[in-house]
Amino acid sequence: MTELSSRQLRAFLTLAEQRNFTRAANLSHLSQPAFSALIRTLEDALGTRLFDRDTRSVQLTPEGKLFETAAQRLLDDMNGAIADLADHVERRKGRVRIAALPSLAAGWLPAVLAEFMATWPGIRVDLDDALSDACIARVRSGSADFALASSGDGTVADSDLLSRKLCSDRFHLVCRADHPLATEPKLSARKLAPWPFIQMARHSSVRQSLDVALHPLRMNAVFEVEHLATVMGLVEAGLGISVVPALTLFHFRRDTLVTRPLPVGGLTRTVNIVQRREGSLSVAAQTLHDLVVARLGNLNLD
Amino acid sequence: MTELSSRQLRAFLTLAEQRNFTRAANLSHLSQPAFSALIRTLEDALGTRLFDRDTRSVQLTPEGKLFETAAQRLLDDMNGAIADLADHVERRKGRVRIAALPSLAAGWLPAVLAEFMATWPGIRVDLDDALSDACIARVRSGSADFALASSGDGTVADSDLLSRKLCSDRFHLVCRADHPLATEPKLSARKLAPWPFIQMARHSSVRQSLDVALHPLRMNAVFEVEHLATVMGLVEAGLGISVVPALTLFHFRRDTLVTRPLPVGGLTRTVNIVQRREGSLSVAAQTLHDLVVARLGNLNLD
DNA sequence: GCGCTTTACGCTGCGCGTAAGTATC
DNA sequence: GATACTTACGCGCAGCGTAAAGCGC
Repeated sequence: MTELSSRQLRAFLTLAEQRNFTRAANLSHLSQPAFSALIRTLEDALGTRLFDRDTRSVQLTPEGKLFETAAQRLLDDMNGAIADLADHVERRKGRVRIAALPSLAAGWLPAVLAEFMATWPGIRVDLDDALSDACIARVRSGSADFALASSGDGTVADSDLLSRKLCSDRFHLVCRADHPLATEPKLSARKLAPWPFIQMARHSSVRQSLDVALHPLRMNAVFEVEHLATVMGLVEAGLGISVVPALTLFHFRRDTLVTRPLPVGGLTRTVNIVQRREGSLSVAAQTLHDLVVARLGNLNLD
Repeated sequence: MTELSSRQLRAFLTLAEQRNFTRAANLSHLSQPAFSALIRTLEDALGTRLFDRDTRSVQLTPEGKLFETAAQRLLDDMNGAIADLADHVERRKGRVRIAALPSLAAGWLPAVLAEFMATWPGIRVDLDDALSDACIARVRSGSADFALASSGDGTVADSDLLSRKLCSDRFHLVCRADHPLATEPKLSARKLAPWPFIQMARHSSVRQSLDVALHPLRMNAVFEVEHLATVMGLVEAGLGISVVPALTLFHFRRDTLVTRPLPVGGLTRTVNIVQRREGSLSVAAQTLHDLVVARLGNLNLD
């Protein structure tokens, strides 16, 4: 198996261009004999003379001409590959695929993504807003670099996934400003139970984490809807109250509505950042990961 | 400027495939620490980790995956270039462009070319049958590797061309079998002069070398034609005699005709093999060149 | 404790520069 | 004899193998 180095290729091309050992040696920062030996080594490796040299002139043999084309292309490709890799390492190029709960994707993430994309304009970011289980499935299958989800740590603890707590997301009551609970001095989950309640659909992560947080308390559900915007409409119409995580409160910022934090005891959901246990993140993904942690980590929302 | 060697690429790809330093090291015929150092050197050169390794598992980083594709292609291209060069050196591939006088192209060369092409079936041979000056021009311009021509050595002696005598080509009388000269005991140029003579066209190399050989004698020309086949027809019809080099006698091998060598004194033309003084021949061209010299060199024809 | 990678460390030899040799014009 | 490539030769350091040390599991 023939050995070949980029030094040899560069030396060869330099000599092919200069047609003079001394000049080519200087350009290569080598003594002339050392350069001569380098060329000889290459010729020996390839099994043929590449240059005709007498004391007056140096020029490519026909075989040398043949190799010149190939060598030029090889070196260009090599430099291209190196530059491409460097672009990724220096974050001029790249791609990050992130999966996040819809509430995060709509609420907190956009600002972080905007900052990231402004800093690293060459990096493409794919955002997949999916429910918690789907997010985790994406990470597991490799179609997302990491995910922001609210599954309990236990869910993925023993598996191939690594899940770390990013922040707590406190639950808030949302009701009309004229609702008795809007002015109730000491809120508690139990006090909410009698009132007509607008639930999220059973498969939504907000609902699932709420069920866990309230257990064993049951709400007096009068509606069960898919979208938080619908919850907002129903609450505003006076048809009921609801309880949602702080991350989703932007849906409810209206004069007609009141949002009030519920007591801390258990009434929080945890937002986890999930990645594969084996296999590090790409430079781009790690950078976004770190930015997400820096901006959202250890944040006890409202 | 980043250095890269084929060893490094091969080591990288072996490790990417084996995902185990020890196995990859054995496959590379290196000790495991030496192999480890080789990978580390590559990673340092590229400025990034290519493998995630803990003691249990070794696998490509995202950047490593990126480089894997490029490395595979680089190595394939490199091996391709080396193999292509070897094919030329081993004469499995190649091209020879040869220019030769029509008389040589029709007479002696075909057998040599047939031998050459049978021995080296992968080598393409281009034959250009042209007059002497055109042959030499082809060589000078680089559109032929070498030429077989009859120009005097002086013509190209001081130039960029190298002309060496290949063989002598003795002139022969051609006449009808019933012609008085067919049985003339002691032939000489002078004895031919009175008889009606079929000339070749003034620009043909046969004519030019004949003029030189006979000088200052003038023949009694009754026709001046382009092609030797025409000369043959005219002679056979009894319209005259002619004098042609031995190389062309195959045109006149007929029962109705007689061919007789003329005395050696001056009545020969020299066939030269001409190549550029600078720049060696390709392996393929040199091989054909040597075969031509071996088969036709030092041959005093008839 | 076992398996695998990394670190430590002497040693060989490749490849460098200097200097002398050789060939061509 | 001037110029430019090649050979000769001593030397330093890159890179090898052996042996010991980390490090997960």
